[in-house]
Order: sequence, then structure tokens, then C-alpha cells
Amino acid sequence: MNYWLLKSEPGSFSIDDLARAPRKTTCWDGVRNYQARNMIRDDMKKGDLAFYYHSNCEVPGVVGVVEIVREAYPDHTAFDPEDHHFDPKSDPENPRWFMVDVKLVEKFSRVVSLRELKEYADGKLAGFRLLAKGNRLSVMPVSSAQWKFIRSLSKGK
DNA sequence: GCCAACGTTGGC
DNA sequence: GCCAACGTTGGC
Repeated sequence: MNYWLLKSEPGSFSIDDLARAPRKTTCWDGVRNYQARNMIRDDMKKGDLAFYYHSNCEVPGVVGVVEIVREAYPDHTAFDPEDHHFDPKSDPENPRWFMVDVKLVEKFSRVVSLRELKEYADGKLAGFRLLAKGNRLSVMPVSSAQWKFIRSLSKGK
């Protein structure tokens, strides 16, 4: 089983939006980066767990856990000219972008903020992709050691 | 294949 | 709102 981190802007779709969604499940649409696409398409498996990360907001950080409940399938929002994520270079015959479905497992009782995670950049979280300079990936792998550590932070304080 | 211009991301 | 970092595009 693999662990992941998924970024979402809470202004667009927050963990509370997910909590209110039918079956607490949503399709993770709108990924338009090839590295992220490849991980979604090739490496994300049903049953994998992912941190839900709020980006571009007042307190960026990890806010909960989701489970991958459906493996990669074409991101249909790329086919819709009305959609914000429309990409004319993707078509149903030869889809360029993919998405998975995720289900809410747990919303943390507190935010594990980016600021807090950075405190461990040279220790427990050395090498964590999220903390790498200039990192902009919206989907990234998390090692099991990193997972356990961040999970323990969420339960502390 | 190079690289400048441009758009996006995302912390602050 | 600013701006640095990065990815993509397209002319050559």
C-alpha cells in the first residue's frame, strides 16, 4: 500500500466540502500536471491513503486523511468547453488527464500546518517532497515513516 | 534542441 | 497583492 499527499485549495474544495459530499466521496478532478498525472494514473491504487492538504489559504497544512476508492479513469472535465479545467488537447478517444475517487476517512481535530512541518525539515521530515524548495506538485508520495510521523503530529498538542 | 515569454502555483 | 519558482509553449 502507498501513501500520498493531495493538495486542494479550500476556497475551491475543502475537507469540509468533502465531508458534506454524498458518501463523503468525490472525484479528484482538475490535475493538469504530467508528473502528478503519471502518479495518479500509474501508481495510485485502491485502498491507498492520502493526506488532504489545504494550499493557498490562511493556514496551509494537512487537515485529514482520505482513501483512494476508485483507481484512475479519464478526467471528463477536460472534455467540457464550459469547464474551468477544459483542455482541447484531451479527448475521450485519447484522454490526456486522469482522476481517482477519494473518500473521507478522517478530518483531523487540528491542522498540522506547513509552518509546523517545516520545523522537522532537517529531522524526521528530511527529504519530504512537500518541503522541497519550489515544490509545486499537487500530488506527491509520502513514505510510511513520514506518514506515521505526520499522523502522530495530528494527534498531539 | 534552445530559450524567451508567458501562465500558474502557492507561501507569505 | 506580491513575487519566486517552475512548467509549458512556440519561434527559430
